[in-house]
Amino acid sequence: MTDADHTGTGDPRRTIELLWGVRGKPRRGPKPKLTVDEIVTAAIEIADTEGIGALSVRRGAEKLGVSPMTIYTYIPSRAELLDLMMDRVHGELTDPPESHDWRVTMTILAEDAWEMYHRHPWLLQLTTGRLPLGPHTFAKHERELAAVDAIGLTDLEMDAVVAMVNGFVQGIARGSVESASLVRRSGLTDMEWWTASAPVLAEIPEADAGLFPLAARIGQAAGEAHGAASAPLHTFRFGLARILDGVEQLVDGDSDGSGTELPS
Amino acid sequence: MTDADHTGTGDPRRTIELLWGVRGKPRRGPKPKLTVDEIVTAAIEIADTEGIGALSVRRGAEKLGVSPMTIYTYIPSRAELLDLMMDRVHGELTDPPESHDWRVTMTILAEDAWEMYHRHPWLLQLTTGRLPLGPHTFAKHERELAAVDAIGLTDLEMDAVVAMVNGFVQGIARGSVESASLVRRSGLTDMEWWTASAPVLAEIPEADAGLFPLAARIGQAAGEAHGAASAPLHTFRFGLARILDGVEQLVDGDSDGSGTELPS
DNA sequence: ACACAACTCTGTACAGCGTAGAGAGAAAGT
DNA sequence: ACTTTCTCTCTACGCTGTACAGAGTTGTGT
Repeated sequence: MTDADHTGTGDPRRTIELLWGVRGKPRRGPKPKLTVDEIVTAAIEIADTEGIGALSVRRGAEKLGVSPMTIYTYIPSRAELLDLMMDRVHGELTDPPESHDWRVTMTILAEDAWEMYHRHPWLLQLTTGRLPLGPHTFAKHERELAAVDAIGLTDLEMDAVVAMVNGFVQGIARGSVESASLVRRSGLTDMEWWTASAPVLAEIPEADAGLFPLAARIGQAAGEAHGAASAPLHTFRFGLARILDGVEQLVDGDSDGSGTELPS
Repeated sequence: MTDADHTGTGDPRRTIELLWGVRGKPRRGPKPKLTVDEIVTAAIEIADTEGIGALSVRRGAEKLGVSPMTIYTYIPSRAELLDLMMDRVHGELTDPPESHDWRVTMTILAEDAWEMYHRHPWLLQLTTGRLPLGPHTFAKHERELAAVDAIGLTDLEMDAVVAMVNGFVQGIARGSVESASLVRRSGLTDMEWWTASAPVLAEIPEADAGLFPLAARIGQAAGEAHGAASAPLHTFRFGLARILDGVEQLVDGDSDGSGTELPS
């Protein structure tokens, strides 16, 4: 069910109560064996070590020593569990140290997020049509806005800058994380896979060299410099620096704040 | 199987032959009813209209009037089919008009990709650990490199700039596309969903206002300005302009080419 | 003390998935 | 005509999320 891997569906009230740990239930029947927190913890462990694909309701229940359907006593559906997992790991993020330089603060926040995405590779594989309205997801957003508060941007610009940086970090991190997890799954590094594929490609007349001269040249240069077909960490740091340069220009008023005019 | 939604696994030779349309097979038995191209076309149609989650081997076979296992005569596994679909839709992209201004060219390329991602929302839900080595995927990369060729960047900088822009476009587009498809699936717009959630959130003491003052203020401002909780197209265009500003600075030598120094 | 309501937990069942394996039938090579 | 090679199909396995019904446990109201 690649399609419904995540929520936005489901009763908002129930989801929010779960996210904020509000019970609000009269307590009559037998003592529960588990807590929602235990379930979320177990689920995160499975997803971290075996991949999100291995995280089934049955697998989680097995790990907790209960029958599969027991899980549904605590959580309405798998989608809500993914929401809870997501908000939980965002709790690993902390406030950055005070700094008068907003570039430093933003860089730290971006690096922290980068690392979180790599600790929990499944995060960026979830379908995040709507972010879960949990405390830690909120806190992340608040911190990011605080980093660009009062540096000379309008409210709308603050919003756009934060969204832009997040989009960038997530975009690059997703590639990085998926490439790494593919290496783990397939047992082939990027380089090995490429050297297995290149000769096959060379046999195909249509794919002959000369058709993609730049890709060939730059691919070779990058491969030699980084020892790999791609160097996501380098792209991340390089790109973030360029982006912050662009934002700085906006702050300093050296930019007209618009974009490139497209001929129509 | 969220985990193996895409390839990199599988015999490289076979995959590449499929991508480039090379048969290389002696032809003895009965005439095939189908072609690989027909299968890919049908699969794309299903994914476009019903979502990638609805694209099962059984569903594709049904649409083509054959039994499910017939598909496997043409294609080794579902993962390879996804590769073929991916390369195929990249064929919708074309060379940008000649321009002496690399910013214009890059903007056009980015907008084209943005639109492709929205025409085929499933594209960014695939796990792209390794891009398929097909003709159209290659062509896209070559075009992007050509846009930044000979403007004063080193080979490594060209590589990083292209990767950075792609990461950004994909990151923002993914959010945009998933939000849109969630609206379709849940029948609730972002606004409706938010106005359903906000009162619930307000009932929770821990989530009380004042805890996230900036998120509240900026969220309100953005909501009023865009008529929605998020405005991905605006973020995309705004962000791209900032990024190109940053790249321009690098080209002009106004940047030292490094990033922000983190205190250690 | 007892009945009842509310709750947790579990077993069974259903419709769906990707695809392995065996076998029927068709076309081409000899 | 015989054999080889290929296409296509059927059946089956183990997996998925979860609906539903029922058994057992606890707290409340009388």
